[in-house]
Amino acid sequence: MKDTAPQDAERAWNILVSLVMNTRGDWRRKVIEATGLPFSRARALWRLESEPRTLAELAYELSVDAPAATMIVNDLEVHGLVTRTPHPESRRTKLVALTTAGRQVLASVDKITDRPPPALAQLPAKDLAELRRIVEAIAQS
Amino acid sequence: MKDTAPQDAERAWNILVSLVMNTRGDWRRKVIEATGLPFSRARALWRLESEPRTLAELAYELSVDAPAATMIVNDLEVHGLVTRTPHPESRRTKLVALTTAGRQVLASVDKITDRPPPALAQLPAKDLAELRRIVEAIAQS
DNA sequence: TACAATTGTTGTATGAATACAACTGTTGCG
DNA sequence: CGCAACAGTTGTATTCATACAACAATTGTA
Repeated sequence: MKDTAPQDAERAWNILVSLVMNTRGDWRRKVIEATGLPFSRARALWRLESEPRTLAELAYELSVDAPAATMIVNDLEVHGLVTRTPHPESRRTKLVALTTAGRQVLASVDKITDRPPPALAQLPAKDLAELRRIVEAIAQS
Repeated sequence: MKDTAPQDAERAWNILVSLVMNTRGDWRRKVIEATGLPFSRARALWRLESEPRTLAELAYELSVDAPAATMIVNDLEVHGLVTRTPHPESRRTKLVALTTAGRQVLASVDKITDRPPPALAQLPAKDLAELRRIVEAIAQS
């Protein structure tokens, strides 16, 4: 049996990206409103959800350069949403970690709801249930 | 049987939006590079794919105000990607339509590929095939 | 020790996205 | 007709996102 999984993954992903990027409309606005932060800051906060990171790691994951990462973390620190703690093994690196307030902000983002595009909402109920199951599996891993 | 389809649709959509918005990384950059346009212009071009629209319709769909829509269409027109044609029924409205060059630009966007996030790529092959089938159905409608 | 590579910071510059006020021309309606 | 509402345009202002140059501090190594 041929392994078509990689092609399926890429094709599905491409469609999803263009679908979301072209209809996202208000979601971004809602995130900005719910967090009181510029979107780039909210996005950075998100990356810290699973575990603390160094500034270099954060910059890489956000596809921004080092100075931008510094400014983003500065803002988040001023708002009390993250802390800079010394790295246990190297004095020139710092670990950025979420505070409790930061986690609360992230929780508020999770509650944002956005109207799905008609093309999605009009799928057969069976497909919708299946889609939900699959994307929830993605989100959990 | 209860109708859980709307909940499934909204839940799946919310997950997809945050997944894409948090990992989109280079996709936006690639679109800008492939089109030679700012992203907002590329997005507007996209909306015209199915059929021409008035400036007011375009503004509404892009969630921007009227002046912004005017500037966007100006740029696209200068690049020869769209035309402003008089509306058949009203002299104060104009229809914005894709040119052949505009369609070519859109075609180049379709060819952009983006690495799917690991959590998606690592789904069972069966789920990936199913996911692909469902999102392709969304894209076609 | 001396030097190069890294980690992060400061400062600056630029283009993009977004919003608002004010205006022209058009349309529909009393 | 006279007037309000609509479609689009022009001009301006502000914030956000992003990039680059230059620098200090730290680390590893020849």
